[in-house]
Amino acid sequence: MKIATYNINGIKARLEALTDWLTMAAPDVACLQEIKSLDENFPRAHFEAMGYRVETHGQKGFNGVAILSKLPLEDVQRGLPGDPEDLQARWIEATVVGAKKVRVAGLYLPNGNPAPGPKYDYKLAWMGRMRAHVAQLLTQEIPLVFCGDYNVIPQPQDAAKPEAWTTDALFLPQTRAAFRRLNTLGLTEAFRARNQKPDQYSFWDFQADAWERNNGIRIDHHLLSPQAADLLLDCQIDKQVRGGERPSDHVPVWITLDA
DNA sequence: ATGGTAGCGGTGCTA
Repeated sequence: MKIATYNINGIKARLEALTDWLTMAAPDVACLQEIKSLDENFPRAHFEAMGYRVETHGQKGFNGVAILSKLPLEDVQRGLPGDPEDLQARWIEATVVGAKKVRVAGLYLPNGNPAPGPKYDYKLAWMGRMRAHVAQLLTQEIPLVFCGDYNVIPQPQDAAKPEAWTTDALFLPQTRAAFRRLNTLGLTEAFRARNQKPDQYSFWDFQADAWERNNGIRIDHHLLSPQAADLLLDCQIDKQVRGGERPSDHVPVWITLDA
């Protein structure tokens, strides 16, 4: 089972690039972030014609997540539990029925800039809520995959220029500590478990020739429960997508599971 | 230190 995460930064603007990548990479499951559309405006029929089931959790203008799946989906849940007043569309979760069942969550963790400030407070609170929800799901002892745009640079080697990010919400000590607290629940970060190569990034800013200078950061991750980690075969970044026509600022990252 | 780009939606916000 191939499970990808891809922050597409607008479904309307990325329809062609996403279609080309789906055709090339043929993931069983693609978790999308920043669809920036209402559910009713998502081009569902286009992806259904490609053989994908489509589940969206959108909102007007910003954020928004979706799951595309060639395999049947069960028990779709929208929204991160823990705060009924939080209406931002950043979480979708479903059980993928392959040779084995895998519970997959697609997430768009808040950016948090500028820090300090209310947006950073929201980011840290959101990470706390995610930790509580993950802890709850872990009691089931089943394969779980939490993938998406975490807006977290876990370690200095995950940035081309770590010194440029020291006061940024993606790299502040509190952010990285909250990410570690998530991992120490017993999760495995798939890329680091399978790949120790340097200069591996998943995001290059649109500004200041970041792509041309390879000034990137690695912020799109798959975290796996122990039962999913036992099935992990591979994890790769489709870097070439960033050099294509009208690209997103993120590229797809995928895992394969023996499931 | 500053300002640089992209997307949505039709202005300024978000990143």
